[in-house]
Amino acid sequence: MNIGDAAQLSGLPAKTIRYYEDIGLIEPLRSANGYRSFRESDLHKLTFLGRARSLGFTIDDCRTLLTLYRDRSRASADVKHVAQDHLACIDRKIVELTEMRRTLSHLVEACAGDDRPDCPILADLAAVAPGQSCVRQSN
Amino acid sequence: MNIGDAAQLSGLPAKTIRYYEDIGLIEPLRSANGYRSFRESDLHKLTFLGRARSLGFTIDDCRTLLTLYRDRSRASADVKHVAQDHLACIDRKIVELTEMRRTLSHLVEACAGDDRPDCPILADLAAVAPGQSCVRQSN
DNA sequence: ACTTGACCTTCCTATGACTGGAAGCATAAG
DNA sequence: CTTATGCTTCCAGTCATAGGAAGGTCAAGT
Repeated sequence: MNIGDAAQLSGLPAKTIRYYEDIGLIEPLRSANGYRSFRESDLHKLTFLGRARSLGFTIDDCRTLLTLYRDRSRASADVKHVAQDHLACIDRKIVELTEMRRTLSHLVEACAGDDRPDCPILADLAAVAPGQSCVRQSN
Repeated sequence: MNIGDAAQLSGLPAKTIRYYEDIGLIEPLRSANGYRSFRESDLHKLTFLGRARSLGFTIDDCRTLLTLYRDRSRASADVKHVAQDHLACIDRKIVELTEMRRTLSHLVEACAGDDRPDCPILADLAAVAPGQSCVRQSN
């Protein structure tokens, strides 16, 4: 199976598949003409990687997860640990984004959005002491 | 005022301030010895940038916002538009992360996390058809 | 005058996870 | 024989910095 088919079936761009080979995540064989030749096991790994990446795991996490996947004597605790760390990371990002969202939506609501120059958004950006918000809300 | 003081007062690393000059966000003067010399207006811009960045605006957004800030004849609608676009971007990210979080937390909960190799997390990563989740939940 | 240490300068490299594109070989169809 | 598609490698770019090397400047202390 050539890279085009592997891309089609795994849902990953060919570029990405080559990159994954570059960094040692997969090791497809080579045909006589130099083309990469993907086995079922390679395809399997690629879909595994695609799924893991879509859940936000880093490439490094993926490497670990692939290794655990191949290791029949793994402890599920090791897998769980990786997933829990990632989950905590996601939670931190959500908190950060939610905080941004809260502040920004207040500012957007307060802005008239007309032809006049007065703008509470710019006022906030400009007037704030480092690290301090001047947006005062009743809640 | 040298870059160290500007960094202290703006809360930005000196490295970042030099970078901002590189990409044309600020234009501090130079002293006879070649050191950057920051005016009040430069410092003002730096805190503006720090605040905008902390709200997640891209550097490109910051450039636009700085221009609008300087422009006394701006329309607040233009500022609001930039902020609303960014808000929509944040919302998309939150949705994406929340979806990841949901799936991942189900998997983590389902994993025993003990010495045995059986692991629903790996099972999900391995068994899924591209783009499809096999985690079935009652909700 | 000399040294130490803190501060400043520029320049180059690295990050993460790709993406785009150029130059060139392989293969299949018409 | 040409054309078109697919494959190869290699190099550069993305975003917003961070790290570090090599060297100039300045104020204080001996």
